[in-house]
Amino acid sequence: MGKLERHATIADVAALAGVSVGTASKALNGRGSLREETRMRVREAARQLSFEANAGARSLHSGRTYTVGMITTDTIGRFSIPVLIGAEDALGAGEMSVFLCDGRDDPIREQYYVKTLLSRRVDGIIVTGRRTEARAPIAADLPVPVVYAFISSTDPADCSVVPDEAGGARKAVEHLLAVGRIRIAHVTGPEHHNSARVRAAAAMERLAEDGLEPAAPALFGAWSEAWGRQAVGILLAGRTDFDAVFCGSDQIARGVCDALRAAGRRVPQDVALVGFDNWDVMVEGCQPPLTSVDMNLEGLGRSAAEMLLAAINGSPAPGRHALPCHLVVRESSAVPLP
Amino acid sequence: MGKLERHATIADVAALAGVSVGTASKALNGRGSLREETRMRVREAARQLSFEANAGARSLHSGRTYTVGMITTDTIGRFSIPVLIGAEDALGAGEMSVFLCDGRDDPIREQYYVKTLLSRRVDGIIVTGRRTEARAPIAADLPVPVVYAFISSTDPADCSVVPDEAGGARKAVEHLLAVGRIRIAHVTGPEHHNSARVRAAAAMERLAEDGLEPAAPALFGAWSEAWGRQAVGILLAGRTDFDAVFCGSDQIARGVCDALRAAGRRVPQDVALVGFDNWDVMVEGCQPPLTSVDMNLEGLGRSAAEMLLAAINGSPAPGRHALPCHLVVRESSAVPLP
DNA sequence: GAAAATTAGGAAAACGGTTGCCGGAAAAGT
DNA sequence: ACTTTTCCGGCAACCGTTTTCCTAATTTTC
Repeated sequence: MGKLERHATIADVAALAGVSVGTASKALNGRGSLREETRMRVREAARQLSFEANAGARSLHSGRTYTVGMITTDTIGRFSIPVLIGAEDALGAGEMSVFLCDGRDDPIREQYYVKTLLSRRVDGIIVTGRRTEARAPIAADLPVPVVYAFISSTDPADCSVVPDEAGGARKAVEHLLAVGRIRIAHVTGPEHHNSARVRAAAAMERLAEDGLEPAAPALFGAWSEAWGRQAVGILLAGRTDFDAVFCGSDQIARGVCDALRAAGRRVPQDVALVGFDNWDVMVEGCQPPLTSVDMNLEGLGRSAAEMLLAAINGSPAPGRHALPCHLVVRESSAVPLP
Repeated sequence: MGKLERHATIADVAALAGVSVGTASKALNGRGSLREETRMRVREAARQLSFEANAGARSLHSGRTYTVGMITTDTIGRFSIPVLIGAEDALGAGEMSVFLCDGRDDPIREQYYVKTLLSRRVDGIIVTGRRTEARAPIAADLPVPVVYAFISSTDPADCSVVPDEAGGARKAVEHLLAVGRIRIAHVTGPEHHNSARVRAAAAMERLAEDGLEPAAPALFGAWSEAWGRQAVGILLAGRTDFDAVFCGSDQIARGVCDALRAAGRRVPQDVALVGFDNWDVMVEGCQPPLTSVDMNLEGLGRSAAEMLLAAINGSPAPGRHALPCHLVVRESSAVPLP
């Protein structure tokens, strides 16, 4: 595979086509008034030299780079990926490119990236992370718009796009109630984790609205299968009477499912199960396939990107925007045949 | 949160410091000969205006953008992420930024991205994907170096960095032999998938070197837990005598594990199990935790980035570079206590 | 105290493109 | 035949930085 020595410049194209630089530019951009023949000649020359206008030089004039920066505050994780994909999707359609920066939980690194992005004159910045907590703004008084996706900013004037986790938890509980379960337990992640608290609170609230109590106090633990298995041990040991478990994550749900089966309880006949995240490998690997709440992370990324584009074009949408979650029903909560 | 109207230019800085733009540039870059007092004055002005030099304008001069493009051919997936992280890591240390482009298996989209990257004058391009197959080069005669990571190019003159999957498979088999297993079965993904074939062939070859036959012909199926479970059904139905299963992926291994337990076979006492990928959620969620082959994808990304940097600096390393895999031993293959 | 050697900082030319303005030639009108 | 209009396409300024001269002011040297 050969390697071209250098990039062709518009001057090369102009020379080959026998016109001035200005004329070549007009020909390629459809500006000015040129004979069709001239336009073609220039275009042909450009093709021949595989000329691509230097975006940097071009943006010098236009002030726009058609580039946005994306900073993941925690590391690129399972949650930031779909957000990233959604954003990439929405931006790609608008011919914008994405600069990816992994902050790795390090504020210094993060500030460094903000500087880098600014020096590259990105048109805007999307901030995301691996948890839904509110965080301090990445910087004050930036000359470009910023949108927070999945995570949110503590400054209410900033634009944040987040999943409506409470709504998702309510939907999960409603579904369990709809299939006739009334002794519902809740097993979730660490209590210091915002998502765990929000989901648990919403679930309890929804139960209360129907005058119900949970089958047991919410069990806070870790976001892991192992914890799900342990939690079942706790429930069984406490001789809790329960006919459904709503779990704070699919991993926990899966652990719960395995432990229940090992203990001789059938899912969904004896115990209906609902997870959270709708993570494909977990919901499909589970036996039976797991009903789960989907946060629509790609949609989140897409919305965030769209809001960023709007802000870039002068129509910012400040505030916290919660996008609905939806429930994906599978066998783990299907009503057993009578 | 206020919003600065526009970016400060070096002219603004120069004016505020009462010097010419040339002088300001020198002061900020430590060039030329200036009085220390002047330097400080300029630096202070820059700080005050939070000036960040326009990278586009700067690269106009230097010819370097300190930016590389990363094209994922298949979609950003479970395998491209670690590669991406590794690359980001190696490049970030060299103060380079990464342009991320998701080709989504669409050649048109891919070509469009190549053009975009070239117009942005990236210093180099990393191509990656979600499978290890060799693919046609993204383009001929590019003016910048290209490195393929995880996937490889069909052109042997291109630089590709790939995991030594065959070596990994051999290590898996060697380990099983070392813990005294001799009736080893292999369950893996679809036969049309390069990784499945390579791993299977290497495993068989390693067995043959010890004069052994596999417990059953390699079972090709899907990369899923469901297939793993089915495969156990096949093995048991065929009354195959086996004391170990080497699986082509962790998901398959997990399905195998669950099905074995359901059938009353103990892991590892009756059947030792080894997976492939060393995917945290799978190996840890498995009961017992799964021994697995790690392809060191982050290391792969890092190496690819390093080779790209070397190529950018004039020392290309053409050819296919296979990086070793290593085995992570856990309980699923531990020797049972006597 | 004059010549030479430094030193500090300014002016201007790149870098690669875009665009407003203007002039020359051809076409149209009188 | 001469003016007016229209159509093409060139010229040059500008975008923000860097860098190469170059000059003026200072310091050193004899």
